[in-house]
Amino acid sequence: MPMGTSRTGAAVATARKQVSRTGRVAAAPRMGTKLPVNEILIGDCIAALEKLPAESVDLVFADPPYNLQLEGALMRPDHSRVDAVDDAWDQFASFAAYDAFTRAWLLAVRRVMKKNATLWVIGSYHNIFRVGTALQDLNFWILNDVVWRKTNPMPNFRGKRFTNAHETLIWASRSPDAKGYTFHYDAMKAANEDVQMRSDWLFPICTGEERLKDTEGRKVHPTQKPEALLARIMLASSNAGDVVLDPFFGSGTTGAVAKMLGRNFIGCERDLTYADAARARIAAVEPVDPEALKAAPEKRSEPRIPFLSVVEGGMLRPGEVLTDARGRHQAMIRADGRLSLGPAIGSIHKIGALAQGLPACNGWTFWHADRGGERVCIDSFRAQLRASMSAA
Amino acid sequence: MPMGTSRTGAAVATARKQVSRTGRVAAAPRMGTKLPVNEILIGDCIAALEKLPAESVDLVFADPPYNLQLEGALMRPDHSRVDAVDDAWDQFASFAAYDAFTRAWLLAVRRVMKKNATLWVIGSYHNIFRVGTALQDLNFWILNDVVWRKTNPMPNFRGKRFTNAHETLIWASRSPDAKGYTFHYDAMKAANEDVQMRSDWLFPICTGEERLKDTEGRKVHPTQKPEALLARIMLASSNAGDVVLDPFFGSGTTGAVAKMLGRNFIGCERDLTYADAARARIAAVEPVDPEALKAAPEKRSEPRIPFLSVVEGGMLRPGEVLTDARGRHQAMIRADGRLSLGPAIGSIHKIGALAQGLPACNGWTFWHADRGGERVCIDSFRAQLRASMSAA
DNA sequence: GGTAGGGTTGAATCGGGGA
DNA sequence: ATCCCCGATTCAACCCTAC
Repeated sequence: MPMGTSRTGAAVATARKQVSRTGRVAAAPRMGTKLPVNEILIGDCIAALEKLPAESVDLVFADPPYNLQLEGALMRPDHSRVDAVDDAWDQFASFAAYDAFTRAWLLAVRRVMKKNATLWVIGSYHNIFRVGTALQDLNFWILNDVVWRKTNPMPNFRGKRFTNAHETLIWASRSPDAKGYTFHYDAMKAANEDVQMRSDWLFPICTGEERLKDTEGRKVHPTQKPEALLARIMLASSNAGDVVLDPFFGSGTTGAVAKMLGRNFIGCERDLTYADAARARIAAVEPVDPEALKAAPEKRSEPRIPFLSVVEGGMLRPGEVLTDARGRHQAMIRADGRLSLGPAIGSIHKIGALAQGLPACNGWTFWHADRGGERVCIDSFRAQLRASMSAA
Repeated sequence: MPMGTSRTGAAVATARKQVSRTGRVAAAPRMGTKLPVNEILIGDCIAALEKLPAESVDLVFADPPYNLQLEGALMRPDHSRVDAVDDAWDQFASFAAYDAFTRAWLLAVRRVMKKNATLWVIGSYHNIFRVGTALQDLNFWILNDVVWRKTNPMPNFRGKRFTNAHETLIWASRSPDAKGYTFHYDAMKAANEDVQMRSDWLFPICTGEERLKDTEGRKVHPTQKPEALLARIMLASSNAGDVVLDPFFGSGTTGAVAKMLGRNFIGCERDLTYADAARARIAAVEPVDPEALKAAPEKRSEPRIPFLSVVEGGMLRPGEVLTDARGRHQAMIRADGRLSLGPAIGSIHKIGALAQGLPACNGWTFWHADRGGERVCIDSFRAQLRASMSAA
């Protein structure tokens, strides 16, 4: 056992006979092996998992390398350099190599999952499709894909794509016939203002106090996940006292949240720097009273309504002319959701400012449409749309 | 040509020689073949696409089937039913059949895509991971995954999962080196309250007036997509006059929105009931005013104005001192349109970079001149000059 | 084909100075 | 003391054209 490991709740499980459902040859189950919990196993997760008894963990959270295919350096418009994930652990020679890696760790994980255990994997478009395909091929059963919407994503610096503002999680059970998995439907519903918890979750990225820094103020791990995300996952799909496995432990968010919520964890991590930081972090965690978490309300933000949505929704028609309240200024709605005023084209705000010769303008309150001879402020269309979209 | 097909804007394209970039043997290009637009091609999309000229469409939207059990293409060769979801072999056979089907239509689509065309595919967790993997394996290049968040999703009735409240779209270019694809960054940003459009979009599902019903009030198509979704896609990634292909045309949302937005469409559909409903639907569509669709000047392709022209035009005087926005750096304008900073002489960009100690700098936005006590960005002089030149 | 010009960033945290 | 504003910093990465 590595030095300095905190054992918040020692537990032991006995391995049951492993039944291979895939027809593949699996490592022989280690009957009677003890299950080390609340420890970080140093080394490659596949090797580490082989030493654990089969069918012994209740929940898995995996944040595998994303296999980002980066080429040159990315600069911000001010020519500062974006701190890239250029670590060796994220480099793979090919999609085939990444797929082989993915299948290997998924099989190693499946062996230690209890029959009714479930697995969460997080990824981006670089890797998540390959993970999802591997899961299906290996006879895992996908229960949901869940989208983590970031309140504060990194912008797109080149103006060539949409801002990459989300990551995808896949939630899967061990096999299609494993129907007895844990899902706290009522708790999720209660936490979501008494409507069913949806498959799109809104959280900020991990910054500020929560973000682990080294003595020189640099981030310890490039991709530290927010604790709120892990808390949602554990509250939804595990029980107090359960064993939660994280085969790519990194900075230890899974361990920290597990301790906080009264779960046991097992982490695998190859990098000693990460593992040391994670141990210190987890040691400082104060477990919370589970009662206090029950009604943790979903953070909700007033949805930003693009003017384009009002046009796409048919409330205003491209080609229609907008005026100000007294009909002194005019502009035409373009199909793309911008306005044109003479040769100028821009947002409702920019064109409103231009019309008045002001530096800024709230286009929502400035522009009006003709509805049966009455000038109707376009903000009323936004209000209608908000009301119809409040369900989300 | 199928009866009843509306031809809103007959167009003809000539096939260019197809260069296979994948090393696969492709069907021989059909030189001189005419491109039928604003029509629905009846039959299997793979067969229909083979009759089209190579490299002839600008945008593809595909909503492929993902019901593994019910689609003819996914039956076993002996037409026996694939059942027993817990049978691993059947699972695998079923996925393998779906993958073969996916690769086949993707290759057929790729052949007719222009070099800089892009492709959108929509799906759910049942199929989207397989589609994404196939796209990467076939050397498409994923630009974004986009999440359509539904304001009014179908609730989860069993209470065993999260409400499936989104679908996933993948946006991909034809190959990693196809960098010249269409993306209306400025339009998307202006239409989204002057911040970059994100990868998560919020739309209601298709209901009410928009939803096609048969004479008995039943919905014509089970998965009719909202027009707003297609409008966002076409406005972001195509131009007026472009050809938009939909290989799984269904109820014809792609065609209806294409006609509305001044694009041409090509649809493939096997089911005559769907095709008939789509034709009638599209015939009733009123295109928007072409004025509202006019191409806006893209910043990247505006004519280049030499800084010297601004000096020659008298808007800045040789000898005048420029500063940055906060007055921390200074440089003097030379009569030859270069700046001098101490002993250094160079372009506005080079001297701006030098002043800040950066590798590069946009001198147009960095340097300011004093006009009546106000610091005025020199880019505004360029804008004036551009305006006066375009007027001529 | 190499080089240079000219495009391209939103939300949040944190620290310091002034009201 | 407290608040507010401003500037610096940071976050799973993302270019094209003209000469």
